[in-house]
Amino acid sequence: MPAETASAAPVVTRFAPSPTGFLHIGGARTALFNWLFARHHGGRFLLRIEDTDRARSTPEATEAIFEGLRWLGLDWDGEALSQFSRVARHAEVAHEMLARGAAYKCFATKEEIDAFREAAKGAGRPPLFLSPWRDADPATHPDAPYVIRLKAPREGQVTVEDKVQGTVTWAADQMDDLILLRSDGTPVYMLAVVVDDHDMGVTHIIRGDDHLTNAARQSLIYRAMGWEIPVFAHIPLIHGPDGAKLSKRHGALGVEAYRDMGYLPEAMRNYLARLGWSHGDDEFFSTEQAIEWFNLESIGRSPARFDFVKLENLNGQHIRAMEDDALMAELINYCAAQNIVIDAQRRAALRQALPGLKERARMLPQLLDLAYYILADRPLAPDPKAAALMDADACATLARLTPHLQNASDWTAGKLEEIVRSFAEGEGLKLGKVAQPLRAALTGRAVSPGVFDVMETLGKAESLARLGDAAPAPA
RNA sequence: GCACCCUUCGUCUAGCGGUCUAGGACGUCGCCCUUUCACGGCGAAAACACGGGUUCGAGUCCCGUAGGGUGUACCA
Repeated sequence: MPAETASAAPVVTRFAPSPTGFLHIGGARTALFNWLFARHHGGRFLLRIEDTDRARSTPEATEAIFEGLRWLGLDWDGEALSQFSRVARHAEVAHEMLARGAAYKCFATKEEIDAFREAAKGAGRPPLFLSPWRDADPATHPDAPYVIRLKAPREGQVTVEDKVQGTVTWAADQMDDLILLRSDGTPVYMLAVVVDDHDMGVTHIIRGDDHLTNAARQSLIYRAMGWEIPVFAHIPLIHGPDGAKLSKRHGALGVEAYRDMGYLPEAMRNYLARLGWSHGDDEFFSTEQAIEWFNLESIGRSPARFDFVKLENLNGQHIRAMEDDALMAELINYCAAQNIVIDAQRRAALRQALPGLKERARMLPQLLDLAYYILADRPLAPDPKAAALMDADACATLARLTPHLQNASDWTAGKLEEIVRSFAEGEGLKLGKVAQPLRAALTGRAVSPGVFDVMETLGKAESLARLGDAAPAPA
């Protein structure tokens, strides 16, 4: 645990998605930042589901968010909190604000408000609704439905101290008297967040900068209740490759889509952390390092574009760096999720060949593709490039090579290389002239790990059988 | 419309007034290594949006302009 935080107040962060869809990449990064910050400080990372919009919230979406976070390895502390379960408390706070004179009952109807806005627009004034009920004598209150509105300051300024955005100030006339409780008595988001964050003891709110203006309005609620305002850190949004807002067309996929494409959670964490945050020139780092290094000060203020190409490169680096057994486990998980079945024997061969395979793959599916020679059944169906390698001359060469292989004293990559090299020398051929057709015959492809390693993995019987398929011994 | 935020190579970024003839990474293009493909190594092209200030000195500070983003709901 970082030493400098030993005596600091416990840090509590939260991720508060609304369950109206999958966990998209922007939300995933927000969650990651909150998680990294909490873990760096040895604090708590909480999860709250903002499900007060009953019409749009679904249990499926909630489960998808859990699943996405789990896949990313972002474990939250305690049980996820349902915001909807706390409506009574939200209403209670609204009424307390009413009692304190920080809020008031507003009887204006939807029509009146619309009319006000139209008129304001026509007159070139800000369209913020100024309720006539703000200072009305309660004695004049009609017996009609009302909303509870916050009594926002009409004069002066509202300032938010933000760890990323700095000091941001708005003129008070930019703030309207926002609704706290709807006319049906249900709380509005703006109130619910503040009450929940306060009650949950959240000390640092890290979220997208689309919430920056909300922070100003929320700070008004904190003040009205006399609550301590948490530290805000509004991080820039992630854009699509074209610089426009993320849409379904590009990056706005659920994280499970990235899992299905064969990205490693470790690589996703690395890439996402690097999007908008930096630690000098470090590009490739482990999650442990990210936790150790993460800070709010090094978060940038400009939006970043999502770049699949760079993610893929990073994924390749993580594949290469990962321990073979750990990578094997990832691969097996991936196969299970994709309904790809690999029998125990092939699994063992795959594990053996992994060191050679992982050097060549940037994505999990690539790894499987590269392992075609292990997974396929005889006789192999050579792809066009492999077929081209095995012309008549090449097959004749292979047929002459076969007996040397049959007589191999032991079937190891080193010994096999020795045999093939001396064979090529004896034939007056460059090694490639023998190795390439050999590769094609054994793997059905023009690309594979080193052929001698391939032969060792396949074993003597299988290798010779495949050689026989491709280049039958002359009768 | 109004408000707020942003603007360094194609992309992610370093830079926190002089060490910047602007560094790294991805991508691109060469070369090397080599049984293929990767990996790895070496090298190249590639950026401070524009205009004014402040300062002995500005990528770094201030003000405009342009462009982009976000917000402006009895949605969250």
